[in-house]
Amino acid sequence: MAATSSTGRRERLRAETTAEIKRTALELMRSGGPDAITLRAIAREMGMTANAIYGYFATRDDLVTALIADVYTALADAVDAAWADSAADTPAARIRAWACAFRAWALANPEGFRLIYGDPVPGYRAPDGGAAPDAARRVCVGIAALADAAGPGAEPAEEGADFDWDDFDPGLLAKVRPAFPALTPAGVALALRIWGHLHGLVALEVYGHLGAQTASPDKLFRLELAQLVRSLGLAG
Amino acid sequence: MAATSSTGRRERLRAETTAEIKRTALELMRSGGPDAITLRAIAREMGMTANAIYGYFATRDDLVTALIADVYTALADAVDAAWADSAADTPAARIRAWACAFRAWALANPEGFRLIYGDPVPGYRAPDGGAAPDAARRVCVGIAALADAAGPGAEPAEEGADFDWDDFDPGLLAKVRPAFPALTPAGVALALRIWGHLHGLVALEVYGHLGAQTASPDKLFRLELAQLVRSLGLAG
DNA sequence: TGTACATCAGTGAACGCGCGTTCACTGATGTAC
DNA sequence: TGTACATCAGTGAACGCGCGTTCACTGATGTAC
Repeated sequence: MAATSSTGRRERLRAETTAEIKRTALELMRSGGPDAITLRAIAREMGMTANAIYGYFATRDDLVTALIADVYTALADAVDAAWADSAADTPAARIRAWACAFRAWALANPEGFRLIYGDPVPGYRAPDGGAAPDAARRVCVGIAALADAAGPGAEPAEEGADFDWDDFDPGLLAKVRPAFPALTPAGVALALRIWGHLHGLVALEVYGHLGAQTASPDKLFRLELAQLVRSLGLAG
Repeated sequence: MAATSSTGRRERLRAETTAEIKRTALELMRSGGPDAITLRAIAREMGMTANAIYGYFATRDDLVTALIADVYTALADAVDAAWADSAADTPAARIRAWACAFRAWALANPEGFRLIYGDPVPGYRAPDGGAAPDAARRVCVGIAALADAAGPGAEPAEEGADFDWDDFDPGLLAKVRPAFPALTPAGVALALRIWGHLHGLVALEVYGHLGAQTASPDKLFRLELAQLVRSLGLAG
């Protein structure tokens, strides 16, 4: 038992340092923008030498990739939790809960939001297939749950709204269709539209464009949300 | 006349070189991301030495500021033109025309869109008051025109939708109220909401997040637009 | 028309900087007998 | 319990690079008489 506990200790220290590197990187990004994520700056902040980080990440790009995956996971966890917590509510209330959690997470973690939805970190080259495709997809799947909850009444019989499965990425559908068998192509389209709709106000706010125009971005968001659930044909 | 024509020639060459520097900077950003805007890279591309650029811009930040102002102006010109061209149409058609022009400009100039709505260029420090506040505001004023055209029927009597003038930036109101005397605080809020709504789908598309999920972002956008004008209480 | 001067766009070498990454190493921690 | 060895986190100096910016300059273009 002594052996396992001592190697366990080493592993724990290792995991803690790994986490501290990532935490420091995000803090640097928060205060200095995406280009503040440099191995030397992280090391400086942690009181190490820059190359000590090579014991934890093979390369700077590997660190950034890990960061992106972590951030996606944190966002997905936050919104999934809000969705689960509101399981007993009406669809309209659940959609509002999800959207508010999305916005709250983004405002609390603006550097994370920028990292995953904004410009790539300078000099960063994502691995083939994107930085964290599965984690990224989790958010999309979560939004599909909103469209599924809104129900088929929310999908308008609009001219030009003739979606079919070919309109969507097979990787997305592979995750979404088993989870929501009732969802139609129009439902998936609705999910993406809701995503874009909410993304806009949040992105403008995170990037400071909304705050330059209004002192009440939260009132604006809640009102837009009320309009959104109404346009989905859902009551209060 | 010889004198004016020769100094005119010099001025023309100067203006041309200035324009070429900016054009080259945007091309570099298009192919290499925001961090590709470096004086040395621009000079290399133009076959000059890096310090030759100091004859045109006192500093790299001055160049970036000029770039941002130019890009805002180009965007505002594009959407204003679409608005003016549709003057004879119904409000719904005009709003669709404006939104499509916004999206078309963003897709045609993704590097410009990123420059003004995304992360700041690495190392760039904007002058006090922002890079180009007036040019940035022009887009907001344009959106106020949409809300004005939609009319008071589009402003919902929602609970919690009690906006007044204090909710908005005085600088914005100073531009908007004289131009649209009939606009109420709820109308300004509507303008910002429309902005956020459209911004979301366009930003996701410009940053490649939408394209990873669907092959038909334009169909999605047109459908969302149809829903938007419907939710404003406007017919076809 | 010709000549002396002013303008000014652009050169080329140099500066100091921070970066990612490599290398040979040290010293503490844990393991085996 | 004590000793010899293995592991491994972290050091410190160095590399080559591209960057913004400065400096003293050159050479062509335009101006004045």
